[in-house]
Amino acid sequence: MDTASGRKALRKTLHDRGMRMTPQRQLVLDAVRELEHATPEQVCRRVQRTAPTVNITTVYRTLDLLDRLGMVRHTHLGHGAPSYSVRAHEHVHLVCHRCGRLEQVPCELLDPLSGTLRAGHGFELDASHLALSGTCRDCLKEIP
Amino acid sequence: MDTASGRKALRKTLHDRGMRMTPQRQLVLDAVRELEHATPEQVCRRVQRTAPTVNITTVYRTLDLLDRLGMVRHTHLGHGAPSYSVRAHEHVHLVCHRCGRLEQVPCELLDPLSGTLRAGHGFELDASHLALSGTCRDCLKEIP
DNA sequence: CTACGTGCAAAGGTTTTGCTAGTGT
DNA sequence: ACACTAGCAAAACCTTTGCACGTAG
Repeated sequence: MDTASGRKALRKTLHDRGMRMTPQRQLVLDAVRELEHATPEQVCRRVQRTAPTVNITTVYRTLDLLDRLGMVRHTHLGHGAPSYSVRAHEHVHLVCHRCGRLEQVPCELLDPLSGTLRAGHGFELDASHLALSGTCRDCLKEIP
Repeated sequence: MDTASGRKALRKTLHDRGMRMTPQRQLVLDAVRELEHATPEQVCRRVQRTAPTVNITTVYRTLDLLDRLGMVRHTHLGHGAPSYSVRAHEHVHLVCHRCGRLEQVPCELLDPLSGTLRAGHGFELDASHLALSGTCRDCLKEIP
């Protein structure tokens, strides 16, 4: 989904619930789409390149709104602020706890685990909301 | 490992690095062992039952120290403060993002995934540092 | 007119930092 | 004496809240 169709979908979703399409909401959604894995702070800076007066409060409120509407989603990468992405780009996140590098792998990689948890614990896994932590390829080389 | 042997191991580890065993460090380690999955705030309250003057700053510094020494470990459960446990009690954490319930499952459940990530991405998974998110059995019943 | 959305300022919770004073070796 | 610790206060960081103004329907 590109920027234009994303805006259209947003407008419709908002309208269906008696909410309004505003420049701020368009810009926040655009920023999340363009940046991928952006913190609220980063989204705010991006939005402010176009509309310098937009307040970080509005960014927080809008990200929360878009999240509840299902148009974006946030991932907790461990320390610090959560990271926002558009729904269409869902991955499993691998965070290296040594260098901080973020990798993305397809959600399907977790299908076997997902099945095991569903069968064994009645737990329906949401692969993209939390990251997996470990040590990345490059850091492994440097550890004897 | 019980409290007494935990303290002994701590004393040795600290001594080997020219650091000192202090009442605060003993108490923080004991609290983490007793509480399991405790936030720094909870650890602090527990420690203060015995030693009311211990400052939260000391708790943060001590938890960080014990973490670097490999005696405790913290898990990010998503929102909010991290959760500390002693190393011996390692699990995979499942957090329900609907009701907040925390379940623990054996780390071995992630062995297949761990192998896949190692082979396919050179990524060495650390199963217990981040939680897995999803919907728990009870909440699934309530969603049509 | 009314409900909604925004910006601003302030507060809230959590974690870190700078500094001083105390203590064990 | 010296290095290591602890406590305190303040800062930093991230996020939420209260309120008043503006605007679309």
